[in-house]
Amino acid sequence: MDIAKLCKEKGLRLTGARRVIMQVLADTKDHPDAIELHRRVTMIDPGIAIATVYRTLNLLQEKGVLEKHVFNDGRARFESAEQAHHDHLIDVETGDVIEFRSDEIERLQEEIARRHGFEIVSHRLEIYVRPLRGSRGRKEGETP
Amino acid sequence: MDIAKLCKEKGLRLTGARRVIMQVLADTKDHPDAIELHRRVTMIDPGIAIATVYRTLNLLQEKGVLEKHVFNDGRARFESAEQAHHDHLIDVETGDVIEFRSDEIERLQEEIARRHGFEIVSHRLEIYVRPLRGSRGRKEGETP
DNA sequence: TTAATTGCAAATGGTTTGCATCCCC
DNA sequence: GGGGATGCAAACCATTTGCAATTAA
Repeated sequence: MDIAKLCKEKGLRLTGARRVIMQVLADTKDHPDAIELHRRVTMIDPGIAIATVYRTLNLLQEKGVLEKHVFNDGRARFESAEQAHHDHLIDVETGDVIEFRSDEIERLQEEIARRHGFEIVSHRLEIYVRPLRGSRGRKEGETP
Repeated sequence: MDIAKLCKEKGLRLTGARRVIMQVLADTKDHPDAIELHRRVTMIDPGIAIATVYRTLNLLQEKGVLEKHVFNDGRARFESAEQAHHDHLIDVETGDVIEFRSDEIERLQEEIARRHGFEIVSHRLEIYVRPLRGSRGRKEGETP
């Protein structure tokens, strides 16, 4: 992602704080909350306030660059809105978040909304799971 | 629901505050947050503190009587765990919450979890929707 | 220049907790 | 009587905001 270009497109000033925050976001593969992001950001520039992290996150969400999720712990987490839509599998024992996508579920949701007289604005599907006894987190495609 | 019996089963004392709070919960058809519940509870007994409402709610959740949901506004909402499982359709324009259930989606979720080497502990599916243009919230079974 | 952005600290809003008192069992 | 339950107020924690100082364009 070209940070300079993105800022220009969205009419945002490319400041030092934003450069750092957006770089951390770009390097992020997991689903950190604002406090964890601030922790990572201050490792690069200790002068950046958490208020700036929140303001940047909210700004990017409003501009459609990020998506905000609130899981059951009540804290907000952010992830890039650019990637293809997906849902989350959350391991309740470790807190790990695994992304997945099911076109069939997507289709069924559309159908349900329509049947009730609505159109979908967005949705969230979170499946809270624990490893199968006798299994060790077998991955997609592996055979039992 | 027999409140006295429920308390005895769960080893809880049947106090005045609990009687009122559980009665309000039993009479509730919508999905109020703790503050709204406290509002309703204090209409019956103005002396009940919001701390007691929170303590009772958390207690009933631990005992498996209630389920806790945190929607995108960050506030916790509670509903009886006894009723059949269902998911939520949330009208973004009015905040209305509509319950629905899709056995097919349930089945697909099981399959996805299993394929990743997990078993499901619980899940949440929330579809944020808006009324279809030209429709007025047509209900299940009605024809266009 | 000058309006947007930031840091700081104080304010918010939902939720939890310490403690003295109260009251079911 | 005694330990669980309650009310109150203070504490918590994530998030937001007012404001003066800073800075990108």
